[in-house]
Amino acid sequence: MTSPLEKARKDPESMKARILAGARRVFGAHGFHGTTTRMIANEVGIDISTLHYHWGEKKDLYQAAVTDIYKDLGQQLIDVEKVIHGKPLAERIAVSIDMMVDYLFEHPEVSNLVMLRYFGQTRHDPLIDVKIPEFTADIARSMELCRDGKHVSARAMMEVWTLMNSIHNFIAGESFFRPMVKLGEKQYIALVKETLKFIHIPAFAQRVNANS
Amino acid sequence: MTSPLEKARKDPESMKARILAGARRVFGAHGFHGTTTRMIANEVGIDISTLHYHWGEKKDLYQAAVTDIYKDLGQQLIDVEKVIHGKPLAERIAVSIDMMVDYLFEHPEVSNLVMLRYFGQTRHDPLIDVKIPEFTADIARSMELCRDGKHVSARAMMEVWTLMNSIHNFIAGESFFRPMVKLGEKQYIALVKETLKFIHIPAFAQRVNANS
DNA sequence: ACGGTTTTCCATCATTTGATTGAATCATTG
DNA sequence: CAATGATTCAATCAAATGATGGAAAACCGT
Repeated sequence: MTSPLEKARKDPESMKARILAGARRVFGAHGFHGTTTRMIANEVGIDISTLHYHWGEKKDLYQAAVTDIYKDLGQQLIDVEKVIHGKPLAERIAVSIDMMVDYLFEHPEVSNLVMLRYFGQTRHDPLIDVKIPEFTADIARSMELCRDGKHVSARAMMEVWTLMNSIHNFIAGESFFRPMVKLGEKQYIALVKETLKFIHIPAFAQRVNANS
Repeated sequence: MTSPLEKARKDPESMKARILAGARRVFGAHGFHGTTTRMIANEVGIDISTLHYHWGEKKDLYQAAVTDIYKDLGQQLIDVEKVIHGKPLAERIAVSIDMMVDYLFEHPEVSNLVMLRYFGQTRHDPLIDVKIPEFTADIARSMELCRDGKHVSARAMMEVWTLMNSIHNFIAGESFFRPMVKLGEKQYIALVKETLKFIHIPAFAQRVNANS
């Protein structure tokens, strides 16, 4: 019982999987409207008709790319949760930032696509984005922002988004911000981590201090 | 000695100014590639040839819209600086957040266009964006992140961007985030301000405390 | 009211783009 | 090998899009 998308992910050498990977990169770099099916076909090194043969219309391929990205992101969040489980809050945040920044820098199309999805009004099927509130709730629980495990308050979601978006901002905006600080890639990554920890750890630490 | 853009701003009833205002809205909502000249003409209620008569090609109109947005944003930053000047740091940040959130909510195309400019790779003429490092440096000085007034460190710029982008994220992403927290517009604005203050004030307060 | 200038719009063009068709190629199975 | 089905591509189509030419309309000083 494997969906088409599942199958494409299983064999990364299959044409369908190669197209999906190319679509992730190109859609991530240029957004839905800035991307042509020819750009993706060219990236993969095939004809556009082959692309349409496997994925149907452009919109469907885009949605598959978004779904695929969300799947990867969800897995990464699980991996992070495993590592930080049980540690004190400040360390959890620090490790989460380190791991997420490293991961997203290696897969910049993830941050690009997520940001363009938030800010570009290109949401054909709102059902795709149900993953986002799930992720948000998981992170909120992991950061102990919920009294009970069930209800996640609006305030808790906003705090999670502030943190997550801060990370995405510096990854997706690297080509904009890095030239302005005139740093190499390694140094930029280090500075991103440092700055994000400086900003976000004290915020949540104040709440722990208040409780103790 | 008034540039064409100056003149258009002076008389907001002139056709050229009306087109520019429409272009700001539509480019802000859909980005450069998601916007057609026909969409803008339709928004203004004119023919596309009238649009081209006043502004030349699409790219030129887009650049004019970006320049115009940056100008408004710069003026708003000046207005904020006037109000917060001389106040203690925590209050400066709180008031800045209040004022900027209110302003950007009334002009959402500003945040939209800025975000899409950061994350969409649609930067034909990099010269337009020289305003951004200027704004960043001004804010850094205003937040006393620089030893001398001259040199602004990479770290200081990153801290400023973290704060500014957090604000832009919630404005430009309102159509995405607000339905998820199921709040009305007023309540959403209030929660945005509250959350941003909670996150950002302690970060900079720690440095003040360390110095004293 | 007149002549010239500016502004506006209708019709149209050339190019790009999403998508399809049908022929050729490749793979698989009996 | 032969035959059947799956895959790929060249050629092409229709619609959308950026842009222009030229006629009509509005404007303006005299």
